[in-house]
Amino acid sequence: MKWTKSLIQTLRENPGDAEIDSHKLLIRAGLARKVAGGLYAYLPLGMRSLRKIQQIVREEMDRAGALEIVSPILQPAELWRTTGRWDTMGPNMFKLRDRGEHEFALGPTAEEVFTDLAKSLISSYRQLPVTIYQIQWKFRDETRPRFGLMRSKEFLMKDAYSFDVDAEGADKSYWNMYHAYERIYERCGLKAVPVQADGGDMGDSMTHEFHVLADAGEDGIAFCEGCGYAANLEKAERRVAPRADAECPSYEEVHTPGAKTIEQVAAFMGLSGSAFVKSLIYSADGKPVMVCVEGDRDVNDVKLKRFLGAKKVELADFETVLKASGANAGSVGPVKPADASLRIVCDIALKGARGCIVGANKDDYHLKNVDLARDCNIADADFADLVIAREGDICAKCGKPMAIKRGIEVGQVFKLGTKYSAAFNAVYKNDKLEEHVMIMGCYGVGVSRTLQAVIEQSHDKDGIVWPASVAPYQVIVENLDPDKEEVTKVADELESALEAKGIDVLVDDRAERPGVKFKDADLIGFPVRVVVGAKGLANGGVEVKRRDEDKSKTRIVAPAEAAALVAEVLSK
RNA sequence: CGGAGCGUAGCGCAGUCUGGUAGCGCGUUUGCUUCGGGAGCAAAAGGUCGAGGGUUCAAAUCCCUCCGCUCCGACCA
Repeated sequence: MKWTKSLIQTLRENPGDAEIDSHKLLIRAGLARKVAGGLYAYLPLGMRSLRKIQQIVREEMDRAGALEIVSPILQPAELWRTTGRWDTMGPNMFKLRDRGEHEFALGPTAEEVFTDLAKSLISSYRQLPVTIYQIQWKFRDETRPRFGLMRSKEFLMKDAYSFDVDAEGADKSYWNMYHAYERIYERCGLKAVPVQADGGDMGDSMTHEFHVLADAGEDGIAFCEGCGYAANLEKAERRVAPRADAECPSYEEVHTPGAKTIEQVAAFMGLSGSAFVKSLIYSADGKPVMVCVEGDRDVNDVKLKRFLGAKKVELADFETVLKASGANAGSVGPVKPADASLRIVCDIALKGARGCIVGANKDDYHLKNVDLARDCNIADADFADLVIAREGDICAKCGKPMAIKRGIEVGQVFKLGTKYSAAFNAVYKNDKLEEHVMIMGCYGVGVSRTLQAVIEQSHDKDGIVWPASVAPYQVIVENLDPDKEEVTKVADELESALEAKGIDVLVDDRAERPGVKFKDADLIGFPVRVVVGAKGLANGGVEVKRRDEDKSKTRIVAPAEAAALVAEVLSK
C-alpha cells in the first residue's frame, strides 16, 4: 500500500477535546475520527488494527472450541421482558419502535438472545457443553461517554455464552474461557491482569475482570504484593486489627454551628477525621438503614448491598434522613436516633470504638466521648467490612498491606448460573429423559476498548509504539526520494518482497521532507521502519530500525537482504 | 441527572467584557528555493461566527430560548 493512496491524515496538534494520551494519539495518528459525542468512525488505519484484534479474538475463541455466530443488533423487547431487564436496564439501553409500534432495543449485550437461541437449538445433554460467541457492535446509552473509544455509546464487543449440564461443567467452561482470555491479551501485546470482582446481582458468583493497568484507567484495583490477591475496589476485602480504645467518660454534647462535613467539624474541634464516626442514612430497597464508618472512609455501596442482601441501596433523601435520625444530614449519629428501631450497621473497624465523635441527631450538635458498644444499639452481627479499600489496607488473605492501582477493564468472565436459562426455561434432557435447566456463563472482550488500551499501555512522547501483532502495518518503508527512479524502484521491490513474506507494509511515497515522514512514522508507530534514500543507497544500503529502539541501533543492509532482515527484526 | 466551561475556516485558537460588517497558526492548492527529524518566500482557495428569536442605524459581540460538545460528580453487563 502506498501512503498517497491510503487516506491517512495525521494531525500536528492534539484534538481539543481529548484528555488522555491514547485518545489524543487515536485522533492524531488518524486511526479514528469523532462523528458525534461517544460515536467514532474507524479510519483505514484504525480499522486495520481493529480487524487484527478481532482476528486474534476469533482464533482464540475457535481454539477454545467456541462456535461463532452473529445475532441481530436490533433485539425485540419481548426477550428483555422475559428476564425483566427491559425495565431494570432502564435508560442505559437504547429503545425504539418500528412502524407497527413494536418495541426493540439496540443490543447492549446479548444474554437474552443467546439463551433464547440455545433453548431452541439444544434439547439433549449430548449437545452439551457448548459455548457460542459473536463479535458484534453493542450500544449503551452512557450518561457520559468519554476518553474516545474507552467509553463510547457504540463499541465492538466479543461476547460468548457457555451452556453446561452441571456446575462442574460450568466451572470447566469458565476456566476454559479464562485461559483463552489470557492468550488473547498476551497476543495483543497487552499486560492484562485478572482481578476478582463482585458478582453484582448474581450474588457470590465467580467473576474475574481483566484489567490493563494504566493511570488513565477508570477502575481502582487492590493488589496484594504478599499473596498476589487482586480485586477491584468494590470487591477487595480487608482485614482489620482489633481496637484497644481506652474507656472514656460519658458522652456530652458539643455545639458545632454550621459545621456539616467531617472536615468542618474536625477543623472546628481541632481534631483529625479518623476520630469521627461518619454516619449516613441509606435506603435499602426502600427501608432506611444507618451506616457508620470511620470519618475518613467512604462507604462501599456494593459491599453494603451484599451485606444487607438488598437489591438496591442508595443514599436516602433528606426527608428520610430527618425522619430516621431526627436531624438533617451533617448532624446524624448512631446514638439514640429518632427512629429507635432503625437498624445500624457499622464498618468492622469500628468494633470496640470508644471516645468517638458522632453527630448528635440534633442540628448543629455533635457528641464526644461516645462508646459505640455502651451508647448505641448495634447488633454484633451488624459489624462488617463496608468501606472502599484504600492504599495500605491489610489483605484479608495474607495480612500484608495492599496497593491500589488503576486499570482499564478490557474483559470479564462471569458465571451466570441459571438466572437466564431459568427465565427462558432453557432446558436439556438427560439420559433418563429428565429436564434440567442449563448452567450458563458469559464472557466479554471489549474489542474496540482493547484497541485503545493497547495505545494507552504502549506509547511514548513521539507517538504510539504498536506491538507487531496489532499494528495497522507492521512495516513502513520510507521512500525519501520518490522523485528518483532508482530509489523508488528499491522501495517498491522491498514492498513486494515483504508482502511475499506475508508482512503488512506501507510505503511512504509522499513528496515530503524526511523530517515530516519520520515524525509521522513515529506518531503512527509502525513496529519497524525501513529508510530508503539516495544518500543511504550511496552509502551501502537501506536502514532498518525498530520503533522501540533508539536511533543508534539502526541496521544498514543491502537492498536485496532487507526483506529477510526486516522479517527477523520483526519477529524479535 | 447535579455543577462548571466551551461552540468563530478541515484542525488548534484570538476577537465577545467596551457593538462598527472576521483574524492568527497549522493543514490544503500553485510557483520558486530548500531537502536525513514537523523548511523559507510569494500567491490563492476556504467562514450560514452552533440554531432561532429579540434589542439596535448597525450584533461573532448585548438579551431570551433551544441544540451540541467537553470536564468534575452521580451512574455504569
